[in-house]
Amino acid sequence: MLSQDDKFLKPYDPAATEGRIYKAWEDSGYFNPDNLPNADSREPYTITLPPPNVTGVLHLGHAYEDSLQDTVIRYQRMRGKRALWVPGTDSAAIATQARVEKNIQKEEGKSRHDIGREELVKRVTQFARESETTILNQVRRMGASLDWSRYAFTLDDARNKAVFTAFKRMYDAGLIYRGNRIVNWDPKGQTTISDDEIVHEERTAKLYTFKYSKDFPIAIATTRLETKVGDVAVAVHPDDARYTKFVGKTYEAVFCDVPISIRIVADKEVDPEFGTGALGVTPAHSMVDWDMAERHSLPKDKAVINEYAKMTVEGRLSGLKVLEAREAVAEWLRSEGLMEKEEDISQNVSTAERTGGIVEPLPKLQWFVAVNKPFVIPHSEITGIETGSEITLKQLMRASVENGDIVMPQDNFKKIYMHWIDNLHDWCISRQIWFGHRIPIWYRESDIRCQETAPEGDGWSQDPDVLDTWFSSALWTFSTLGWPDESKDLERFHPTSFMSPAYEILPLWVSRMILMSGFHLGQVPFKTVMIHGLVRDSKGRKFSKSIGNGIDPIEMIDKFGADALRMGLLVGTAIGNDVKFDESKIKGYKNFANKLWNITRFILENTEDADLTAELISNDTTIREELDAIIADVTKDMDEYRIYLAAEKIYHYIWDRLASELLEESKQIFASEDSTAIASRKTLLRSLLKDSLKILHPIMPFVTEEIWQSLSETEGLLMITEWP
RNA sequence: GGGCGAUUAGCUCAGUUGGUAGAGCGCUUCAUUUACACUGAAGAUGUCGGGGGUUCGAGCCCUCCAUCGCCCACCA
Repeated sequence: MLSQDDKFLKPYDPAATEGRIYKAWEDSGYFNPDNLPNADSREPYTITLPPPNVTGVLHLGHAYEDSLQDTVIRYQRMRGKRALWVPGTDSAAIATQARVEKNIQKEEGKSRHDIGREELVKRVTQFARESETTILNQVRRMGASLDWSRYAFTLDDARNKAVFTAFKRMYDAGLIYRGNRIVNWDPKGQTTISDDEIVHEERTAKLYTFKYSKDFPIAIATTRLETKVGDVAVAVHPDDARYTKFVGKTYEAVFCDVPISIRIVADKEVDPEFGTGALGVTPAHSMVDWDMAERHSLPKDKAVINEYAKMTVEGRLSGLKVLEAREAVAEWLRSEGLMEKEEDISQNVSTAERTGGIVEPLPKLQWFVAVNKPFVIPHSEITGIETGSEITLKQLMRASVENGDIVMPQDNFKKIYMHWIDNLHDWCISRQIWFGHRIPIWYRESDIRCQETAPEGDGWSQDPDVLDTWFSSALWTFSTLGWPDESKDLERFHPTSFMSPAYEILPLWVSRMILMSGFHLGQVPFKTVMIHGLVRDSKGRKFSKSIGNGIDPIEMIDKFGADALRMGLLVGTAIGNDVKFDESKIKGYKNFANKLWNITRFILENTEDADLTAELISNDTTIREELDAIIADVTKDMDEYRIYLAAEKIYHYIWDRLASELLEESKQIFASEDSTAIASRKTLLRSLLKDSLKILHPIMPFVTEEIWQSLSETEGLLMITEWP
């Protein structure tokens, strides 16, 4: 019966197929675009994999992201492109170090200070390497056609060189500076954290209304009484008639044992409706107050709280924790008769995402990237920005998208991006942790040098901080292609073609890649960015360890096959929206893989002896043209990254049209005596099958490749076969 | 407070530039070894959140309202 393969007598078995097929692809060398037939005449098409964090194992969100990108890169490869998909992993400094520190604390009861910098970095690196292996195997199981020969890790030698070079060039251009600024300090983790790592929690708090002293003319309202010993001014709105007569005056007082000197200033940021319409200005412990102090040339160095969230002032508050101090101040105000009102309000408290500690704004010496400082761009290929013109990083980021060099087909994300750019402040890039790229700055007394290794001579010490992990991630599209060397890869594959990150990291990562690529290369990092949504559980919750609702993609692959998982994640979800994960949907596409398997069986059984050059009769020609129309439609969807629509169309064609109608109809024809019709139908079915396999391959690569290999008339891998 | 979305079948969601409402799952009835039971056939289910507007024509465009969600933001 079946001359070629008895395997079609049994249901399709992904487990017996996928490993073997992946190996065949890998062995072929075609994941590396330089090995593709006629590589040099192909137009490059590049995707950089958003590098997963080496903090553990992959989740379904990664599986979704991998499916999306692999589908695109396979499609482009079949379209004859020099298709490169660059793999890599991210050290995720804070997250990884926190993870390992937690383990050490749990297993050995030691803190990082107990084991020391060198040992901790060693252990974190070891953890990262193990986690990396797990992750890469998971990515392989998904069928991802990544060019493993170009694999990159954010902390490997080549990337270290890129990070140093990037830092140095920006430092020399005056765009990286050290400044004493209010940062988000996490007293629990003993590190600064970026705005993006803050979680706001709604809590009720007491709003106290009081006066500094009996003869102070204005009452002010605050929730943070303990910081008031650090006040240097009271700000009121310039148009507030109640207070204009006081503006410009200075009052002395002793507040809770601490001598203070308060100037009354007028500032339009003050909301006259809130509280008493007067705001106590505490420059050292509030970002807005810091800015205000700058505007009015007020002293900014009056710190009253330290890194451990304890009071540093003399007197009754000395050494108290902030919450204790708050109560002590309230007590004092009541006893002095200065408290006018105490009321409950709801307020958002900033907490650190990683540690849960309450964020304390503190002035600290940190490294920053200046986004509003003009510089002369040495080279630019970006529309609207001339080489040698003076611009700011913010303008560069805006122009890259506004002028169309980067296409963001989703208008809503474009709006979010623009809005974010408009509100952008200087980017704090230093972190007080140990795992990561150490800041390449050396100090000796008042001397500062920016270099990778210690300068000549004694007495140099390196800045203890490491860089924000997004600093190295921001270089990713070009650091993975050999930059800062002028490599062939860089010239050929950059700007990359397509990027598809989750909307969560639009500001964190996407915008910063645009910044870095613009500054260092005068290019955009990618031409099209398609933001995707999150995979959630069936109740719409995010997957998280604390809920325990995580699903390992490998478990799904074992159960239903990688093809089914890919298809199930992609079909019917408009890119950008969240996906509610539904196991029964995945199961449905396992059945689909088997359906295709049985279609093949039927066709092989009936066309074994066929002369595949037989002329099509007119009815069959019509059927053939019908598929051509669908292919054209699918091609358009794929070109415009509407994979979810393409997938659905292919599914329906194969199941409802090819299997349910055409195969049934063919049974009648094969049972007839009409040899012309039979010959024509045999040729038709083989041709429909082959093209169906081709258009399904980017989405369901394993089963289609396996069937392709069983067809006598096909040669080579379906993976590099030309798209119909 | 600022910004961005969502609301379509019982559930989860598609619906591209405005042109007779779609899929999967579930449900009902039938078929019983057929290429495939990981199956086939047939079927039911909708005031497209609500009001108003533009249009020959609106799920889609405009406007108001309701409900839900997300992101950003230390009204102290």
